[in-house]
Amino acid sequence: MHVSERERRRVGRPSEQVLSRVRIVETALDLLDEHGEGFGMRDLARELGVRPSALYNHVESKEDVFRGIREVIAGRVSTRELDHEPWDVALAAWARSYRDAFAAHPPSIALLAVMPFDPSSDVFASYDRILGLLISEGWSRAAALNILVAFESFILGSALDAAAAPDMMHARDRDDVPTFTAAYEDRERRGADTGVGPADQAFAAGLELLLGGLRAEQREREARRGALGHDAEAPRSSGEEASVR
Amino acid sequence: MHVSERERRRVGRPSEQVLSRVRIVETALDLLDEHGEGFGMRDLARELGVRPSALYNHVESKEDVFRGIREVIAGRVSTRELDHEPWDVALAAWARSYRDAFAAHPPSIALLAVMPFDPSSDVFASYDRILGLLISEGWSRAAALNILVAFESFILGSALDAAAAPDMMHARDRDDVPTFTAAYEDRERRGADTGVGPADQAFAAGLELLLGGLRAEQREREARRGALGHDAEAPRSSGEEASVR
DNA sequence: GACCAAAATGAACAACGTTCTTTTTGACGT
DNA sequence: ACGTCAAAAAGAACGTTGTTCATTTTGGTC
Repeated sequence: MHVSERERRRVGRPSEQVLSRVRIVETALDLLDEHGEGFGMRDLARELGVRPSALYNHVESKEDVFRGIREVIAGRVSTRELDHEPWDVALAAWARSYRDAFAAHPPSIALLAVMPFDPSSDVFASYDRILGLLISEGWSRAAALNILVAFESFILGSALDAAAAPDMMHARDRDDVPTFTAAYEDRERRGADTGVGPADQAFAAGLELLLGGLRAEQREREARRGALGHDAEAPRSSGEEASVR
Repeated sequence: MHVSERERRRVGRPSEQVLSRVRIVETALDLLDEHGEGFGMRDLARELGVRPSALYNHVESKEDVFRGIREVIAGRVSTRELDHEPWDVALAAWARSYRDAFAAHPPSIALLAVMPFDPSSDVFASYDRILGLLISEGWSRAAALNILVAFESFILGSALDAAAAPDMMHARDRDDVPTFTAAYEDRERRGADTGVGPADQAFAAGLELLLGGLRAEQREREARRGALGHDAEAPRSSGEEASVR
């Protein structure tokens, strides 16, 4: 992977271009995956066989590199299923792909998650299709958007969880939380049996709950419509009816 | 708030102690809230009327300060409701309090969310009670733990969302995502009417979905038990039955 | 009262992101 | 073919950051 031109490059513009924005971003992502702890601009430059200052001819700042990385990762989210499968299956597949794409790069997630999207990003296309899916299933536009954001929050939170240390929740040698300790051991046993890690189990469970909640809302909506005798306009739910509060 | 002893302190141990771990942590949290962008050790020292190196007599590192902060914030999560209210109301109240506590300190969340818990933390006590709640409602121990983690992922993800720039999802001047744009405007209108911000709407919607999913699972479990004719042991759900995949 | 740890100052270090200057190259217009 | 200009690299340096180390003073203890 190393750029192994051993002789140092002379000063001045090289005969053939060494750097490019995509090359920088991809190298940064590689670096992020290999050494867990975040990368530095000097490391990045060394890996590219270049001096740090050269990077700034192609990239505005380190944050800009992160933006590039986020775009690359977001591009790896699979959206094929969104058009073909039934709505709940499609939504689940998208969510899983989304989480996996981010969870594959643990150290970055925390930074990536809080960065605003570039308006030209592809993610908006996916958003658009997911909203269309939900709306065609009876949700209002605003409700659909809230559902989308809720899914995304869960997905990013789950990616964070997957990135965190596996024994983050280990209550070592505490005897005052017996239920927790027993549950922890049960889950570990289950993980050992099925080969499914704790973070994956929790994500699957949460995803199932969200989808179950959506199906319940839909059932209730249809029941209400049936009671009224005919198809009503203006579908409502998810934040509009009285909540638990 | 400023420590306004104007004369500089002489070198050497002072007659009465100036610093303490809690004072450092609390000041750091104040600094974090006031000026949004993360704090520096020099700022922290200045605010405390002290030289930076003095901090290290009470604190191991900056990360240690963050650990302290996280503990303080976690301590502000309300757990009163967990014993008295019905299970779903209790869970919802806990979730809301949890999210609000973290969302109140935007710049920190990203860092706090990925840090492992101190095993002596109070949060384990809350976990224990929540698991007890779910188990008494029929879920298995492992399933309950997965549900708990899923809730936490959603909560932290929502806190991140609340911390992010409010117009993070604004698709400026794009005409290729009409559904998204319309939904965005609908939601903004609703926000203007009800005074509920977008992040709050999404959180409420997601929480409702999760709870709806739990209730649906419980109904299904009871239906199954009814069909079998009598009370069965070994409750199952959330990751055990066939999933959507 | 000697001794030692605790708690402050003050000075310094290494690493980081970044900027500015300099040098060389390629592309374009006349 | 030549001159001009921007692009792309090196190289040097700056300011800031977290942290450490030596020094000085104080409080408690046998």
